[in-house]
Amino acid sequence: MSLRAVKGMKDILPDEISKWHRLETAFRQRVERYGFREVRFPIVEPTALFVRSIGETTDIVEKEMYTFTDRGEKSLTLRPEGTASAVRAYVQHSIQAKEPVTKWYYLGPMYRRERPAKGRYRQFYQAGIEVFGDPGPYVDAEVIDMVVGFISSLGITDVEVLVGSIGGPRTRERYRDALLTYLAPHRAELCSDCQRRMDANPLRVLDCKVPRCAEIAAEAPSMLQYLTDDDRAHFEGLQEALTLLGTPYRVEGSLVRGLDYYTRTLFEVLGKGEGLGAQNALLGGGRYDQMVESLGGPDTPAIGFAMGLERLLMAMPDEGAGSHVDVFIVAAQPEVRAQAALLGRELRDAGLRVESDLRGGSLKSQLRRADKMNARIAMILGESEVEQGVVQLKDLREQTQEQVPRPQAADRARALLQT
RNA sequence: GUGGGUGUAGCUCAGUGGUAGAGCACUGGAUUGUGGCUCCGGGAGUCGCGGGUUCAAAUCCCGUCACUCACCCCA
Repeated sequence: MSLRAVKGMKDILPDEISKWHRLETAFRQRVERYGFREVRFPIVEPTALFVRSIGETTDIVEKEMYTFTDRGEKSLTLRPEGTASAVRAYVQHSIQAKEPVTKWYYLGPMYRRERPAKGRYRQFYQAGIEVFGDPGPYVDAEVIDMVVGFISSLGITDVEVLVGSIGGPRTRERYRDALLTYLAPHRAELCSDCQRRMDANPLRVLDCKVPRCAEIAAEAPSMLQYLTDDDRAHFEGLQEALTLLGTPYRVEGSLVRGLDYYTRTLFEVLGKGEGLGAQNALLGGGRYDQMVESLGGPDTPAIGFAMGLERLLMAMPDEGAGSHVDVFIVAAQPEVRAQAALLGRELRDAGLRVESDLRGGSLKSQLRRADKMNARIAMILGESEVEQGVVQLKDLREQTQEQVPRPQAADRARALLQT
């Protein structure tokens, strides 16, 4: 097979799709209860949108974007995440002039050219929300509480919720200086990546897994000690609200996200169950109070998160395979196949999900097919049934069979399906 | 970008120098127009690809491609 789906991208076949539907509808229902409304953005955006919002020195922008030139003119990029598009749309349509607080949700594929692994794909699906116009911290807590409740409603119970704060620009500047002052004497002991990080984005040193770097990072001053009074009040307000809501969480002082646009609140939910592989971050999010303005809009606070749907799917318990067929129609003789098609249309018009095998075949093979499809009911139609205007209605689960006048077949089937 | 693992039937895999296999799936049958269980039968594979060694290669050697897992980073 020489033509395959490209590396890191995969087909989702009908057998898997019901789990996706279950996840997606659960998400929609949950966030709509909180007043969120769906938005859809283009999959392709101007490259500059991501460079300016996500940050020039991030891994995403430096090496993971699918960027191409549109017929020799504009540089376009397949979206690597959703927040940048949301902000662009918010600004472009002057939403701030229409309502003081905006709550949006979205769902769709994202693209990053990384090396694939379990739970990490080049085309992957995210569901996310954004709130514009509310500075928090109570909305921050509500959003975190909402998503934690959502995840648990999926049957995913073994999770850890991390929250942190990186403060606003002033906090970050102060902390950056303090961190560099602390790291400078250790520079030579750090791994080469971290030495590079010191210049590009010192906060990332805190996240390094190289043992010696981790030791040094553990002794580093905590971001939380450098929060300005306002930033500290915000973070404390968040924690009070979370405690009141009963949302379990752990404060993680060194939470660092791979996107530069965050301010103040940061959070992350880690899955701890089996089957997730090494990619156990189910969702990540935070506040980005500067981004709307920096993309040309008015000064507008905002917060959001995005969840990886494949990872949620991996962490979700499996449910028994349902059936996609209510009634399977069996033609007892080849001569009645047209009649079988007609009966099928009658039942479908009545709202039933109906399958049949119009190729014919033996009665036995057609019934076998009905069973394989996990149909609850088989309706058998032969020459004598057609003459008498009836069908044999067989309940495949209860192993019972009755003769029903054809005009009542749909109602009778529906009644059986309720049991 | 770095490292490991694996490529044999649609799927999961066994087969380490001598005729290509199993289970599941698919399909036909076990006397009249009745599924599941059981039994019998059937179709199905350039053994990833290219080269080399050998009388003989799925098996040994070299190369290559693909998939996969981990690191990095993230969702």
